[in-house]
Amino acid sequence: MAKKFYITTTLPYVNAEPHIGFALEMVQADVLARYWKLQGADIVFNTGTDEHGLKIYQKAVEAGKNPQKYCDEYAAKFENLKKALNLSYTHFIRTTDKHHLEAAQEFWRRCQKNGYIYRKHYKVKYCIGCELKKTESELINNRCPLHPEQQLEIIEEENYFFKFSSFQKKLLKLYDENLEFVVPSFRLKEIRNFVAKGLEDFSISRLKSKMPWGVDVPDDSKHVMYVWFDALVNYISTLGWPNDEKKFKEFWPGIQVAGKDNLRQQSAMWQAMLMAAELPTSKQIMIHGFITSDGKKMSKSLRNVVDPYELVKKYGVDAVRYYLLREIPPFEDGDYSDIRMQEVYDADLANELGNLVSRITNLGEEDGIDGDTIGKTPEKNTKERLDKLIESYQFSEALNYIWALVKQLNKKLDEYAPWKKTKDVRGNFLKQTLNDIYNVGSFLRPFLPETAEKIMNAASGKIRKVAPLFPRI
RNA sequence: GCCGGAGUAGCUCAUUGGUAGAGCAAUCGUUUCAUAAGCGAUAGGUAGUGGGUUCGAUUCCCCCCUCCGGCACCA
Repeated sequence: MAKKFYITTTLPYVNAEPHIGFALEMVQADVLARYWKLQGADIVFNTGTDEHGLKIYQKAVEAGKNPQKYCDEYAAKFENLKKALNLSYTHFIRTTDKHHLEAAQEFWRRCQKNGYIYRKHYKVKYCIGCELKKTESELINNRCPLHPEQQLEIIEEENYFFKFSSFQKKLLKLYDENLEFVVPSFRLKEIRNFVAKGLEDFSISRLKSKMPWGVDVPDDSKHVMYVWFDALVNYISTLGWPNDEKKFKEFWPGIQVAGKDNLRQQSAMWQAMLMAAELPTSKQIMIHGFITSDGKKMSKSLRNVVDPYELVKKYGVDAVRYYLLREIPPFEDGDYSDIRMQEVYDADLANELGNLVSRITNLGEEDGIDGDTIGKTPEKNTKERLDKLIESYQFSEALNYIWALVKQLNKKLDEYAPWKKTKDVRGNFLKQTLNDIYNVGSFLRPFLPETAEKIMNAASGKIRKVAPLFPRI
């Protein structure tokens, strides 16, 4: 039976357009999914949209739309990324999907049955000016920063709570027994410190009378689930849990890719929830950083938000994937700038790689070489090295390594100078080089699928000079 | 305040004790198979500041400065 491999991104909240940061997460996950698929594994690659909660409800109301309709529109925008970024995901779940709603409710019931959900009256701070509850982190000097002249009102509300505090020891054990549970290691340290400081139970429901846009709490028509609780369940509901026991067992646990802002939810809260429901914890959480724009945080007011669709339109899908994978470090913040994009496009893609393929296929065509007579076997050590880098999420390093091969080939061409030699002498050299190019293509498959395909085709069959892989922009 | 991380060539980063390296950008040279691409060479850093350990520190220790992240119900 083929190996099973499950990977999922987080689900973006649909209160804004897709931005380049989410594109990064998708592309990183896509490399892994494509890689494992090429290794012969059965893949589930999940993504989707998180659609409940107050903010979405408010936005929909503001726009005068039915929340579901509002979500439908946004979900479509995220689904379009599949084509734009050439993503290979197999599942796109929306937290408003019927089977997800049912799964979230079943998940709740199990936690409840096991004694990890309880009702509690608690006090919340309420700003009359905003007509909203305020969290501690939103307050300045215990006042609402928008209405500092007003006293905050304390109101009592009854909510359901999740016994997060019960899982401190188990979580610490999970981290300590699997030092790669969260990568990179400094993120594991971060979450470990957080958990070690002590955990407070968190509320997992909202009064429907105040915020109706959520999953109904089982057997209590007055409450809906708080959006986190329902959203996290998507990682298993997408696999058909709880109905499709077989598929769930085959694919779960899986790898989760998430941004650094999601560390706590993914690596602590969700894991505790799984424990509460007596389900296996995740296999591994990979945490990536953020992308800045020209060195600054992206924001609407600075008007420096990078739109992945526009980038793809201008540079092409593989150029954008290349930038995200090579120029943005996999685990830390990285920067996007048009200047750098142009540099990378010209130097790495057009000049070094694209031009290399042009020169060699041109020579191959001159000599009428049959690409199917070349070896096409990758060098074993190179392949193993690359596999290792990909499996440890070091995408930038992996591309570095592939580009070292590209540079080597350009150099070899110059040194041998086949254009100065006659056809009968240079045949073997050209075949060897075509073989090397073919392998560069095959190495690139998880990263730049379209380009990889073009290169492999170019080095197969009767060799023809190819059109520029990355034309001048 | 507490906990973590970082400060090395214009830019992005390597170098965990032995006279500082790479890629990109810059300058010069050279080739012509190729997308005016390729290849070669040059220049460019007293490694945040100040101490200490050591024969010797970017690398270990201490102080300080600057920046970033985390310190729960924002998804």
